[in-house]
Amino acid sequence: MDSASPLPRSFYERDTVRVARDLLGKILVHRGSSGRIVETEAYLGTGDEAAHFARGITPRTRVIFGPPGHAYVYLIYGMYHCLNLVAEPANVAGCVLIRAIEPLTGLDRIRRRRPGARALEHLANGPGKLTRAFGITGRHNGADVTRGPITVHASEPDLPVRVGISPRIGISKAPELPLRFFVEGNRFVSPLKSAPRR
DNA sequence: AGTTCGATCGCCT
DNA sequence: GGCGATCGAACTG
Repeated sequence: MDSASPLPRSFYERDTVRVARDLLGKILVHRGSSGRIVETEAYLGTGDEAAHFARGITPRTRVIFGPPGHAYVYLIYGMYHCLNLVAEPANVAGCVLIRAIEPLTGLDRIRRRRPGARALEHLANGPGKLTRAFGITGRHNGADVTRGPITVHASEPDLPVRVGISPRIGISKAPELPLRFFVEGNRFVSPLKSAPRR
């Protein structure tokens, strides 16, 4: 699978959890910047009360029921956008929230979109931060990430990653399920709510 | 038509 | 650790 072309739709047309795990280490590209996905969360079509689409199809969740490999972008707290990638075949719900990215190229542009943020680790280590860092907004809802302008690519070489698993972050309306996946030991992963004690 | 509240972040103490 | 920002989707009546 060559890194020049985006991941094919078949990559996304699979079980949501597998897509979430396999997205770790992949490269997201948009507007002259790129970065490595280091943290994701899976939102499932069945038995997942925390998912936006738990109550079925609405104007907002329409894209999640559509074909895989598209972006689901929503506004949260009136000020941040969150980027998800739609998984599963058409008419089956399931999506993956991109929670953190390790910036790789186009750092000057990323820094310009993130005024105030200093350390490299803080530019895209959260779902709201990374959309801002990469210039992703509600206009991109429904965009086909196998075509662009947002694309996702295999890394070259495609290094194996140690996958960490934890409950999802910030879930209040359902028991937290172990559906958060991250690159073990990577310093660009989002900060935990309560800092780990030693 | 009015209300509630969230898959967040950064600034304040 | 606490809280305010800021808005639209979804739910209530």
